[in-house]
Amino acid sequence: MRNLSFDTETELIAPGRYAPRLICGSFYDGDFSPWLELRAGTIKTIGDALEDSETRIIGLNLAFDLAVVCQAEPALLPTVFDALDAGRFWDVGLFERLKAIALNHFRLDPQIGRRPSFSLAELSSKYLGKDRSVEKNDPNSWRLRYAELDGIPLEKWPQAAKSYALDDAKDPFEIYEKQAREGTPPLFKETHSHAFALHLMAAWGIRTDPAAVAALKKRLQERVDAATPQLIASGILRENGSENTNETKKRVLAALGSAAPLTKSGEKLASERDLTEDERIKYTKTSADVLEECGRDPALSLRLDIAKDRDELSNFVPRLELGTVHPINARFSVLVSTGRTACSKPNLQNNPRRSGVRECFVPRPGFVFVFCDYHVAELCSLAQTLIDLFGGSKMADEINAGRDLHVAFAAGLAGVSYEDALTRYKAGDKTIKELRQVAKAANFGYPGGLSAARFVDYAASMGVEISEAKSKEIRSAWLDSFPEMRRYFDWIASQTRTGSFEHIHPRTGFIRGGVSYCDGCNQGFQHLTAIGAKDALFSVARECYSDPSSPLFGSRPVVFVHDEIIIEAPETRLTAAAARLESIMVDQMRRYTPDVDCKATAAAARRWYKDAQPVVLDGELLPWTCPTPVLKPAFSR
DNA sequence: ACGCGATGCGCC
DNA sequence: AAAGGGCGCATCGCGT
Repeated sequence: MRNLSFDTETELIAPGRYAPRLICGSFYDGDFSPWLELRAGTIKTIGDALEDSETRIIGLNLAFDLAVVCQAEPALLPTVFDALDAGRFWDVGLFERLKAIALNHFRLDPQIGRRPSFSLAELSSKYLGKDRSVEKNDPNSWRLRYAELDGIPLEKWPQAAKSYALDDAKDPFEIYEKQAREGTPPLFKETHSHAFALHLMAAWGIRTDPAAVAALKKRLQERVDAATPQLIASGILRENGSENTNETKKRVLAALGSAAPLTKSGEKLASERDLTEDERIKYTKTSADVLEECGRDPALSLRLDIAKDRDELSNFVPRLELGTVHPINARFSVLVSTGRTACSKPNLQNNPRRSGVRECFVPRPGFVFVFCDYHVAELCSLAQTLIDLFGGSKMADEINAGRDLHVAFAAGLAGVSYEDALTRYKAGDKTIKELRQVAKAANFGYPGGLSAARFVDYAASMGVEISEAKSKEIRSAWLDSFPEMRRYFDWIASQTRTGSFEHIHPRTGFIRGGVSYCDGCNQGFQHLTAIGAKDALFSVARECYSDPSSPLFGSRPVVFVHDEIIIEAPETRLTAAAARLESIMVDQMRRYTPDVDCKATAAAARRWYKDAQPVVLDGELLPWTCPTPVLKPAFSR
């Protein structure tokens, strides 16, 4: 195997330009010296390397560089996907990420004394003892100035510009040589594919509708403005609009007295000693559920009323406004401790479910959004994990029988058959509907290690009021309906006797270090879904970008939310694209959950509607329309 | 002016 | 014995 390390220098990343213009490439293959190529040479060299099945390509954040060369020469896209599929990349940052998770250094790396950034400077320091932070902080460094050299022959480049670029190829090569001695971690190959797919998605970006954003802003602002004078008068808000939390806490204390809940650190302190009067105020909780109990204080009620409006106005509206000018290029982080992704700047994975913010996101003209998510994805992940651990699972049996898991457990609680419960649920039976909500809370809460006591609050957050005694009964009934869960909890508990442990997933072999009881329980719940969904995203991206024979060719993934993929599909091939999206998602997930019959359903809409449902007429999938429209479609035929 | 811990909340 | 978790981000209040 030949090893070739490569890096690109580009124009700067700017809003709406996440795969910027290629200026040059730097290469190193371990022989003699690293070398530079301008645009055409870089495309040629990397193109040859991609096609040579005996070459391994090395780098740091390769997804970025690969996207840059594909932007410069789109014909390279199929070969990049092929090479990813063949596992011919070694990204030293991805290796380090997997290693950090396995060693429990993901949040705090003792060697560097902080959370690792996985940057080249950090890895060069760790592996090679080099200090590249000087270059990074030097305002005259060429690091961010390569655009100035576009089109200039290499002979005329300043030496400093050349050396910086050359180091960017040489360092990863030398880091690779050290990492390679440690072997390849589980899911290493897949993580490269996931990173590229996520990067393409981020680079394509997602737009927002200026009119919708303006309307939302106005609506939220009016609601906040209407409440502000009264809140200022009460002292909860200051003249400048900021909140005086001390006043809020005092009022909560006045309303609830000694029953006023404490914050987490307050609880801890109170268990050690009595709190002073000031501390009792300082550690009083002011979360939404507490304020709800303070109904007789009108100022607190008012603050609660506008809490979401205030939050959306300050947190979400500015993000939305970015997308009205350029597509939003969010940053997707390919891998966190559970195997899931994360997203930032902005985080597209935490848009409020209530209507308002989501509907501001719109497809490009000529495209329609297609949403496809898995049914009870995490329970499928858990069920497969249970089968892998114990050889069988009642939970898997229920899923494979095609049953609605929430109705199934609700039937158990009601003491009726599944069929009866389902019939009554579909007929709108109030009792079964409520019990299904309890069951849903149980199915999503207990697998993470939730106690009967905390379940009371958890259920309340899902709109179900139950007593602690009832909660104990429910937990016991839940464990009886999925008896393998007792073994599952025992399996985790047995490994936490002496503190935290190294969790190895029985199916993927993925290693996560420093795991204690609850996160250990949770790992089986989240891990397979995360990996399976990312594999699906890769396959979807591959067909969208590089397979003219696919119904997805020409569509583009725009958002990935753990168990959901959203794409923009050309209006003219909506039905076929949606069907293909569904089938890829199921097929790829089943590679990880072969014994559990997971399902996925696609729907289409002209905005990002949480509630979008599939609408089929004469075999054609149509965009779902909101029954109570607040906004017009941004684009229509 | 800035850093930072605590808190709270958005999502799955 | 008991124990949901994983994230990103804004704000507040305090400290340097």
